[in-house]
Amino acid sequence: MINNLVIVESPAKARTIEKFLGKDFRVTSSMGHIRDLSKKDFGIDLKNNYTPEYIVPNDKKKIVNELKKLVKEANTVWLASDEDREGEAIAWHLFEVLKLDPVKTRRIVFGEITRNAILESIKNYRAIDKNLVNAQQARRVLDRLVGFELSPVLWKKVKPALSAGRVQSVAVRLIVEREREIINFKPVSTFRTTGIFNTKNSDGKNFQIKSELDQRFRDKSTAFEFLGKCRGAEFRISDIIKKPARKSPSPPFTTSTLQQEASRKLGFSVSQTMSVAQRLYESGFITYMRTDSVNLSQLALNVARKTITEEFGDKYVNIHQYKTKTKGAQEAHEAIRPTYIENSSVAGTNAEKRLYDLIWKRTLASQMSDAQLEKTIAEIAISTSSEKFVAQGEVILFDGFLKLYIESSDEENIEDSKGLLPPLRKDQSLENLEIVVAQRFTNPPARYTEASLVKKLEELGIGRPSTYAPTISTIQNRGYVIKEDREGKEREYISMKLRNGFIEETMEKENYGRERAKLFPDNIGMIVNDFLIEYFKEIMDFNFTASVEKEFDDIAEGNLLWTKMIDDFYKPFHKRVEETIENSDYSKGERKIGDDPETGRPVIARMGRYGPIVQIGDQETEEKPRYASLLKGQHLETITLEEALDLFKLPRTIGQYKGKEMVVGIGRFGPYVRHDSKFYSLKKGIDDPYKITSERAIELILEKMETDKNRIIKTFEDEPDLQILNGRWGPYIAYKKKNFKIPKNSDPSKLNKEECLKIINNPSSKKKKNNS
DNA sequence: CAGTGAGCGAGCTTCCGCTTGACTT
Repeated sequence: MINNLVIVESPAKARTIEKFLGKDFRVTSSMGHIRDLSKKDFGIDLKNNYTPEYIVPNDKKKIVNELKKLVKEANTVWLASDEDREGEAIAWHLFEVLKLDPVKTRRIVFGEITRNAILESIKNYRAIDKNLVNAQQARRVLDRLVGFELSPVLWKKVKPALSAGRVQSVAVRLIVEREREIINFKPVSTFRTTGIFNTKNSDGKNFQIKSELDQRFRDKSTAFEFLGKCRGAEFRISDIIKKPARKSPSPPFTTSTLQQEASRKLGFSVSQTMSVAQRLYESGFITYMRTDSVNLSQLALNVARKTITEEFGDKYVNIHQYKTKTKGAQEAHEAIRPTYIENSSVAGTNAEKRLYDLIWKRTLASQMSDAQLEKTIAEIAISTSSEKFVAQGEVILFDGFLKLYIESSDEENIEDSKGLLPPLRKDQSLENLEIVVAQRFTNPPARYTEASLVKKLEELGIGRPSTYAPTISTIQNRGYVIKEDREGKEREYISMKLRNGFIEETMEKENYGRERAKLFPDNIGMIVNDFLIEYFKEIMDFNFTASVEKEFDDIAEGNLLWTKMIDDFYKPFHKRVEETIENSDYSKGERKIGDDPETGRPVIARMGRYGPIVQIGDQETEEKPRYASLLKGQHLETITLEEALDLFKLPRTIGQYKGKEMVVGIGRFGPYVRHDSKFYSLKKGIDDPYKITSERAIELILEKMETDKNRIIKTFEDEPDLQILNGRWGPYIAYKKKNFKIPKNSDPSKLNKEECLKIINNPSSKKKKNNS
C-alpha cells in the first residue's frame, strides 16, 4: 500500500522530490505527455464540434501500465506536473487515462524544486483547472489542423513529404527574408579616417594615441583634400570629457540564452547544448534546462550570497530577482542554475564541464554588483580644419561581475577596442605620426545562426523551450534550410596615408562575407515559403502565434469557449485550403533570367523533378526546350544569365584519343573527361572544364591509368572478390564492395587470404557510417 | 556522371509540446 503517490513529469525531478517528502510519499513520473491526438483522420472529429480523439502512443503504453498499477495501491494521488498549460493538460490526461477518483486526487504545483516550495504546495492543493486544460486542447487542435491541412497542400503543389506548421514555417520565413535582404544589399562605401598621435606617458615613455575622425567622408576627393589640409597642421587637445558608466550583469540562463551563449562561447549547436545540459540535469548538477524563467529560488539566492562573499567579498554582492521580458513566458520552472551553487566545477566529459562552468559563472555573476567604469573622450582639434579627432579610453574603477563573467555578443569585428589613455590636459599639443584614410563598406544584415534564430523566435513568442532545438532540426531535415560555411570574397579598397608630409595612395585587399555555421535557405525552402505567403498569409504572419496566444489566454480565463475559437479559425482556413488546391498551379519557383542570345528563346530557372535546373525555351513552343542542372552552390534565386548559358556549354567533345571521343562534363563528383566510357576527374583548381585542351585531357587519362596500374597490390585466384589495393589513404583490403583498414603492423603485400578474412571479420575494422 | 510535371497509380509523407531512453556507430 502506498499512502501518497506523487506524479511529476520527469524522473530526475521525481528522485529529487522523493528525498524532500520522506517515507510517506512515493514519487514517480509520467515522462511528459501520455496521450496525443490519433494520427487517423486528423485525430479530431470535425463533424462533432472538434472532439479530439486521444490515444496512448505505443512508446507510452508501458509507462501508463506502470502508473495504473501504482495508482491502484495508492490512497491519495498528487498530480504534480508543471505549472503551465501543458502541465495542466498532462494532469488532466493522467486523471482520465488512469481513471482517478476525484475524491482521492489532488493537483499541486510548484515553480521551483526546493523543500519549502514542495511542502507549501502540498498544503495548497487544488482541483484540475479545466479552463487551462481547454486552452491547451485549443493549442493542440489548432496546431494539428494547421500542420495536417497545409502539409498535404504542399505535397500536391510543390513536392511530396514536405511540411508546414505554425512554428516551422515562420522560422523558414525569417531565414528566407534575411537571405533576400542580403542578396539585394548594395554596399555603400565611406572613407574612415584614423589618426595616431604621440605623447609622453606619466613615466616619460612615448605613448601612441589612436583616434578616429568625428566624421566620415562620402568620396575620395574630399578625403584627399582633408589629408592635404592636415599636412603641416598643428594638433592640440581641445576638450577632455570624463564620464562615469555602469555595466550590469545579465540575468541567469533560460533555455534560449543558454543556447546563444553556448553557441558563441563554446561553439555548440543548439541540440548539442540541450543534450549536454540534459546529462548535467540527470546527474543532479543543474536545475531543469527547458525553461523560460529567469527566476532563482530564495535558497539559491542565499547560497549565491554566501559564495560570492567568500570568493570575492561583500562589495561584490548584489542579490536580486530578475523579471522576464519574454512574450508568452509561462515560468513553470526556475532559471537554469547549478543545483549546488557552491560547487564551481563538476565531474564529467569536457563538454559537460565547460557548459557547467558557463552556467555557474552566469548564475553567480547575475547576483554580483555592477561594474563601474570611467570613460574618457579626448577631442583633438586641427589648426587648419574644423573636423576633430576623437580618442576614447575606458578605465574600470570597480570590476564587479566582470571579475567572473563577460557576456559575448553576436556583433562581429568591433573595430575600436578601447583601452587606457595616458594623462592628458587641455590645450596640450600632440605630435601627429600618421593619418590613414581607408575606404569602408557597409555590411548587409547578418545571417542567422541556429542560436540567433532561436533568439528571434523567442522574441516573437513563437515556439517553446522544449521545441527550439527540434524545430531547428526539422527545417534542416526537410531541406528548407542548410547550415554551412561559406568562403569570403576578396575586394579592393582605397587607402591613403599621410606620413612625414607625404600622401601615399594604395589599393589594399580585404576579405568579407565569410560565414561559419550560418543558416542558408535552400531552393525548396524559398519556393515553399513563397507559396505559403501567397496563399496563407495569416499563418505566415509573424504575429499569428501572438494573436492566437491571446485567445488561448481568454480560454484559460474562462471567457471563451475553445471549440468556438477553433471553429472561427477553421472555417475560413479550411475554405482557403480547398480553394488553393483547386486554383493554384504547381509551384516550381520559376524565374525568367533572360533570353538566349543565339536563339532569342527565354532562359528560365526552376525546380525540376531531380533538383534545380535551367532551361532554354518553354514547353508551349514547338521546339523542345534544352535543360541543364545547376551546379552545387548555384541557386535559383541568384543564378545569372551568363552562368546559366555556361551550363549549356557542357558536355562538349574536345577531340579524339585512340579513335575514341573525349567528352568533358560536370557530374555528381565534379568536372570530368569521359573516354571509352570511363571517367577521369579534372584537377580541382587547375583544370577548367570550359577551357581544357585535348592534350591536357590525354595527360589526365594517362596519369589515371598509371595510378590504376599501381592500385592493385595483390589478388587471390581462389577468391576473386578479395583484393589488396592502393588507395588515397594507403593500402586497404577490398571485399565484396566493402573496404577494410589494414592494421599498421602488417605488410600489405605479404598478407594471405586467411589473414585478410580475419581482418574483414573483425568487428572493429568495419566501415564506419558517416554521422551527418 | 542521366533525367527534367503530360503518360497508370497503392500507400506513404505531415503539426507542436511534454518527456526519456532504445537503437545504431
